[in-house]
Amino acid sequence: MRESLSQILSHSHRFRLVGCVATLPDLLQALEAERADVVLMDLQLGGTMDGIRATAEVRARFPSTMVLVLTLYDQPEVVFDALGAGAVGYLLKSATADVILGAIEEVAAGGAPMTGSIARMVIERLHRVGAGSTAAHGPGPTQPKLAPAEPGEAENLLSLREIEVLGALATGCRYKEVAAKLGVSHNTIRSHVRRIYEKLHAHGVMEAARKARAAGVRLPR
Amino acid sequence: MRESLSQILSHSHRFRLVGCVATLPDLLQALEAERADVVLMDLQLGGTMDGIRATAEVRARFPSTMVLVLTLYDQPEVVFDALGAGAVGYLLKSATADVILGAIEEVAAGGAPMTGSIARMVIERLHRVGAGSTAAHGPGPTQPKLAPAEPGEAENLLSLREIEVLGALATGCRYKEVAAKLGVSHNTIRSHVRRIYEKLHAHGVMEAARKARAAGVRLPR
DNA sequence: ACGAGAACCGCATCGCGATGCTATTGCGGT
DNA sequence: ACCGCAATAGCATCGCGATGCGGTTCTCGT
Repeated sequence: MRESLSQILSHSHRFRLVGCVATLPDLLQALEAERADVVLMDLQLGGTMDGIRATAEVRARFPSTMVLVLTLYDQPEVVFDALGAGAVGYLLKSATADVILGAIEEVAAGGAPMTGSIARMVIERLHRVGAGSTAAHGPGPTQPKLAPAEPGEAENLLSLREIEVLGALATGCRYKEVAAKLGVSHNTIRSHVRRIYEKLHAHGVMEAARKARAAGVRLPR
Repeated sequence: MRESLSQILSHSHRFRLVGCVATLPDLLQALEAERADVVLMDLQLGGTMDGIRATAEVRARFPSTMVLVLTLYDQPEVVFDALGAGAVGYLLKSATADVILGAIEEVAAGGAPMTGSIARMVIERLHRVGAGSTAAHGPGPTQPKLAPAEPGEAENLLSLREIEVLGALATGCRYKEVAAKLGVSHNTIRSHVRRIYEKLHAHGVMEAARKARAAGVRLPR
């Protein structure tokens, strides 16, 4: 599958094939060497279903690289785990080459290609948790924990300084207070925060703290 | 717009046009007379933006009828209001007739057609709210029981509603989102928040959440 | 030597959160 | 009947947080 796809891609004038790898380390290494706009990800990596962790890893390390999942499974848990890990699209392997190529372009253009049934799942999920009816009183198992993610790599996501900053903010400090506490300018804090948000794809302290903790970063309570 | 679309639809052999109306009452009446599989909805109804209410109404009265929104607006607020009201698809009026016809079929086939950028919004929303799988392992705590009647005193600090509000904020929601989730005005959320801060002597979400938890209030993570 | 990234600094814009003031409706306790 | 409080709602102001745009030093690995 991977081989035939890379054949097609390398012969297409619309795309440039950066690499074609089989394991997470290889993938990270390839991206390190040359950034890609889009990664086609199979959830079946090295025998185990670790494409989800790989997705999270890629998104965390290379925020500007989009992950498009292309796999066999269409069970809701798998789908939402993958999307939760940061995938922006989800296709099934039954898709034709045409569809896949179109989807890659759609991702690059800021879209989020999915199978019809997957899109429906997503919408229905939104109905339940998102903007309409959930309410915090729901019995929903709010944090099912996705990937334990060993601490060794967790600290690679955020730099030491960034963890310090986020830790301070997580205890309710304001930018000025953090600045005073760390003995730097409040503009520096802004920069750190900006970077933290980029890395975690967050848009606020609460969200950043939640995602950081979910990624295994230890923050003060 | 409505007229030209109904022209196209009535001449297409792929669909049967059930009706073409301009107001909510007319719509409900038409559906009462004959059920439709799909309703094309403009959010601009009768001058005001009440297509959202109409969507909710249709979904509530005729669960098997799917609503496909076709409108001008692509502001996130509007989009999520519509999707939250039960729409299963969202297209912009800039779409070609071809796209619209395809989308109708997609809806009928169990899909959820949207613009690329809207799909991306939805996915990102999923990321924000914490998107992991529902994790149905285990029996599932169906009712976490919020009110043990006579607890010590911790829960007496904050009212139920206040706990809901703070809980939502603690997961990273914004005022408007909390308002939508609880079905009230964002001004009401402001009032609740103000009160929460007064009671806890806090001056921000993080601080309030920390103090509330320290006081024994259970908040979602 | 060079590129990449971490840590540092600045400025400008814009939206939203924080805070103050007021008001209506219901419920429960005195 | 009265008072208090929870819940709803509106409005005005102000500051800070979020974001986009620059920049400078280090250090590290190739």
